[in-house]
Amino acid sequence: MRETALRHGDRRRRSILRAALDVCSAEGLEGVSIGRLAREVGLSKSGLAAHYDSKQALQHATVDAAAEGFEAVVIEPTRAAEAGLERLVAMLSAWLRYVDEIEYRGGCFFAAAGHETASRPGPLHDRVAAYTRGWIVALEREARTAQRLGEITAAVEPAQLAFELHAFVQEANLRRQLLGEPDAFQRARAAVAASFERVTTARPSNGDRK
Amino acid sequence: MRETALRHGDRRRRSILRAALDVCSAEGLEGVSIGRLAREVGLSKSGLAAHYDSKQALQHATVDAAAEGFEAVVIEPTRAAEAGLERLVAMLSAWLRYVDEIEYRGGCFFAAAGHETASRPGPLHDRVAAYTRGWIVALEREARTAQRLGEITAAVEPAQLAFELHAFVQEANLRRQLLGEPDAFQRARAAVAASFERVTTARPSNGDRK
DNA sequence: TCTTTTTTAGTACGATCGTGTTGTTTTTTA
DNA sequence: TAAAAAACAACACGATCGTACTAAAAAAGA
Repeated sequence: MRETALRHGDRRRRSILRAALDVCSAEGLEGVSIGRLAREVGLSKSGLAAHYDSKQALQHATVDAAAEGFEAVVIEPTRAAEAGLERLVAMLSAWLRYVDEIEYRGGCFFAAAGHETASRPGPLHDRVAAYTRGWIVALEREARTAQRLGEITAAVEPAQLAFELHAFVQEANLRRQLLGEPDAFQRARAAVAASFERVTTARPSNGDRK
Repeated sequence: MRETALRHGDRRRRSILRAALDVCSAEGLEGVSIGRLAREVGLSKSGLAAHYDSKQALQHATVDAAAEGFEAVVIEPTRAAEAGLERLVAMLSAWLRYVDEIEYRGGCFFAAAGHETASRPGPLHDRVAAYTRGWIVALEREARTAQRLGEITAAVEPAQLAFELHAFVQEANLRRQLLGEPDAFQRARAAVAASFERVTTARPSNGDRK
């Protein structure tokens, strides 16, 4: 296995996952059927199936691919921001922009996959839940750091703040996808901004930090 | 058609819809297959299918049944409350209790159905969206009334308040169902209470109203 | 009770599902 | 360029899907 120069199969698998992500976000993880995807990428059913051990393996790969995209576009860039409030703000900003503009046609992948696997126990559920929890924990951790740095009021509970922030983004996604509200993300941004407004300490300790 | 004394078929249809609601909230509207439901209620496939013109008709009936349940348990009782803030608080309270305790095994029906049909245009999507929007509009309307009565600060936008309140309940449902967090609804209740705390006018104008 | 209507089972159809097996074509390696 | 390996198509399989048709069983009305 070379680490460079992706060969034929690698490029093929990449295109399969790209199609799978798109279809999946719109029609759910169960909607990603072998024949459906084969038609999408221009392959025969058996030709596509040969790339994965089973359908579940394909679904797992799809979830992982979604997580990689999220990691690359949302998580990684925000590492540049200063730990604490600044990074937390950056995380919300990047996340909102990602779901708002960049994500797949079915909206937030993990929102769709999360609700679908919510009451369906199994390894797929566990994987989706783990990624979701991971992001929530990251939000909580950053809020806690901000609190330790004195950027956030001691009164607020980090987990509670993360709950509310996460809720706003999820709600925006639902409104946009289900109800077609064009200003859904504007509302979410307003709600997030108001939350930050409330929990940040009054003293502008960041003013001189540049 | 009698209005009283439900006959054989009526009772049967009722039991079908009860099973459909349960299965649907857990496995989605598409998971409600004819054969699946037939097995659930102890009928043959064709025997069950005879009760509905098509699968779509059954799905529509299922959505309507869910809406009727919501109407009966959440909406109707809160009509007793005084219009305005009191009723808005009652609506949130009843809603949270309903989704928390009473609803089907897959959690909030409309959350599941909403995400499933979100990016799948069609009459089913329209129906689910209409009910969801109806509930949101009801929240907004009540917030507006409360504002007109001076119970809520003039600064807040009713639609924005409804956005945030709706988000909290949805988030609680997701956390409970996907992540298995036992205190999810406790968090939602705290978030809702904090919202009310902020937007209500300082003067205790309701204190003497008893 | 007899007749009519409603409800249900049985069965068949074409379509699609996931998954194998077999053999051919294409790419990569030597 | 020849050999080895990977990628792919064609096909068959049992299962399940929604739907339609036919006939028997059950309920309702007279």
